[in-house]
Amino acid sequence: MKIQESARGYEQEILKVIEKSGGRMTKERLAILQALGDIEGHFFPEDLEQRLKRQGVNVSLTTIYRNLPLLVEAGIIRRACLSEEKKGGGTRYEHIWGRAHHDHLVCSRCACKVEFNYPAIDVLQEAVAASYGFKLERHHLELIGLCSRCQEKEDNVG
Amino acid sequence: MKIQESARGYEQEILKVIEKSGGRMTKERLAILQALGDIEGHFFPEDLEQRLKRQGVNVSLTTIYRNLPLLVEAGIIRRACLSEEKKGGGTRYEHIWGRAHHDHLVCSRCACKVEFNYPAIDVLQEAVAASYGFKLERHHLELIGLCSRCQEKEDNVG
DNA sequence: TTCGTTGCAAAGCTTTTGCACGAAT
DNA sequence: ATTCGTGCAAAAGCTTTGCAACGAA
Repeated sequence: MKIQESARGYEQEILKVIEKSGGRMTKERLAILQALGDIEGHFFPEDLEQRLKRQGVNVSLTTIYRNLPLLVEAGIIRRACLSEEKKGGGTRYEHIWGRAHHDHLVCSRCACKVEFNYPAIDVLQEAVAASYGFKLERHHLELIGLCSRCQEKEDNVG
Repeated sequence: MKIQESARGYEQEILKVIEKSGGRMTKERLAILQALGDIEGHFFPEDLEQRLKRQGVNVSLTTIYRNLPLLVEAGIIRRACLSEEKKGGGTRYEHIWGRAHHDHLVCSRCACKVEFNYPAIDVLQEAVAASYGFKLERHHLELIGLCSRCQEKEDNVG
C-alpha cells in the first residue's frame, strides 16, 4: 500500500518500523494513523475504535490492539501510565508525535491534569542516567498532589 | 482487634487510615501487613497471597485486592507503574514504607532496574508543583534507556 | 447488636489468541 | 504465490461484586 498526499510525518515514521520487521502497510493502519492525527491528548484503545467508526471506517478493536505496540515503537504514541487510573478503564495511551515533550501534574482528589515542561529537570535526568551508564531514551514523570482548587475545598471543610 | 508486641510502625499507620473511615482492624489485615514487612521490592497482589500461604495464613486474593487501596492511602505501598509492564502480569505494587525514597532506571532492552535517589530532582519537582499551585504529595519518575551492558551488545552487533 | 470484613463464586473488563479469509508484496 | 494482517469469536487474565456468614467494636 502506497502512502501519498495524505502522508503525514508519522506515516513515514511507522512505515520505517513496519518495513524493518518485514511488515506491510494496510488501509487499517493508515486509518489508525489518520484518526490519531485528530487526537490531541490521551485515549484508550476503545476511543480509537469509536473515532474510526465515526469517520466511517471500521477497524476492529483486535486490530487496534495488535497495532499499538507498533505505534509505540515508532514513537507516535506512548503509554500514559497514570498512577491512580485503572478503575473502569484500561491502559491509557497518549499521542506524542510532533508534540513538545511534556510531563503531567495530576490532582489526587479531582484527577485534573496539567501539562508542564521544565527543561532543568530533563537535564538532571540526563545526568542521573549517565552516572549509571544508561543511555536515556525517554522518561515518565508524574507529579501527584492537590490542585489549588481542591486545596481550597479542603481548607473550607477542615 | 488490638495491636500489640508485633506492632510495627506501619500497623499504626494503617490503623489511622482505618479508623478515620470507621473501619476495623482484622487478623487478615494484620497478616497482610506482616507479610508486607518481608517484601523488599515490588510485588503483585498474587505474590502477597502466596507469601501468606507459605506463612500458613490463608487470606483470599479478594481480601488482598480489597485492602490494597487502604495500604496505598496509608503510604505503605504504592503502585509501581512501570512503563512497559503489563504483559503477563497485572498491576505491580511496591513496598515503600520506611524505605528511602527512590526512583527507577529501567533498561528498555533487558528490563533490568536500578534504583536511584537524586535530591536535586525532587527539589525541582517541588518548584514545578508550586508554580502551578499544587501541593505535591508524591511523584512517579521512571527513566527509560539502554543500560551499559546492552549498549555494549548493541555496539558489537551494529 | 450493629455494621464492616471475609470467602467463595460469578461477573466484568481489558487484552490476547486461534483460525479462516483477504490483501500486500 | 507467499506471507502478513484482519475480523470474529473464544479464551485468558486481572479485578470487582453479590451474598451469606463471621467477627470486631
